[in-house]
Amino acid sequence: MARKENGKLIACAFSEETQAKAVKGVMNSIPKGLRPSCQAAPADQAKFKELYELLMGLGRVGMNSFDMSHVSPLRMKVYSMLRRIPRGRVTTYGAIAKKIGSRRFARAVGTAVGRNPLPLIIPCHRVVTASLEVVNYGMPGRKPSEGAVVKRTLLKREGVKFLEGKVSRQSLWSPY
DNA sequence: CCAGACTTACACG
DNA sequence: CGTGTAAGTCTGG
Repeated sequence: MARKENGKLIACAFSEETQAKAVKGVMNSIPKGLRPSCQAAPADQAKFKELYELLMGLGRVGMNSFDMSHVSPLRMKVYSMLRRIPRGRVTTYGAIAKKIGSRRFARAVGTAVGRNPLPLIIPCHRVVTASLEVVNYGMPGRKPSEGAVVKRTLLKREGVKFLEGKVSRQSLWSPY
């Protein structure tokens, strides 16, 4: 976890390595001079507990203690959409794209999802391809297949049903 | 300005 | 079904 001087969290990740990358990405997106002094805060028990519960497929965390003022408009829309996906359901990159403008944004949505600064809190794992397959989960330093395993595990813990390696249609959720 | 990205759709064998 | 590829958008460098 990394937070600004105002105490709000701007990024978190599964490992030190991926966190460094996430923080760097966030910082770079903020104009020089406006960049907050931010520091790693691994010892925050309360936040740790929240994250742990999310990892176990439980709980839900409000956005109050997070700062996303640096996020671009389109990505903000994407992230808002992600937060509306109910636990135990998933949606597709294309569906989100369509909802926030055009199916053509699909790829941009993929990028946005992949650069999610707050994994778990913003449930980017609840997005799959149009063919309902769990292909990728950004875990730098790991093989894509390993990330995908984690993603599937998370989804199963949340109650998403799988059929032949694909998400079953009953677990699909459509943005409205 | 250009390359890359957690896509999609469609063609072909 | 697997492979290949063009299309097309946002972002970061």
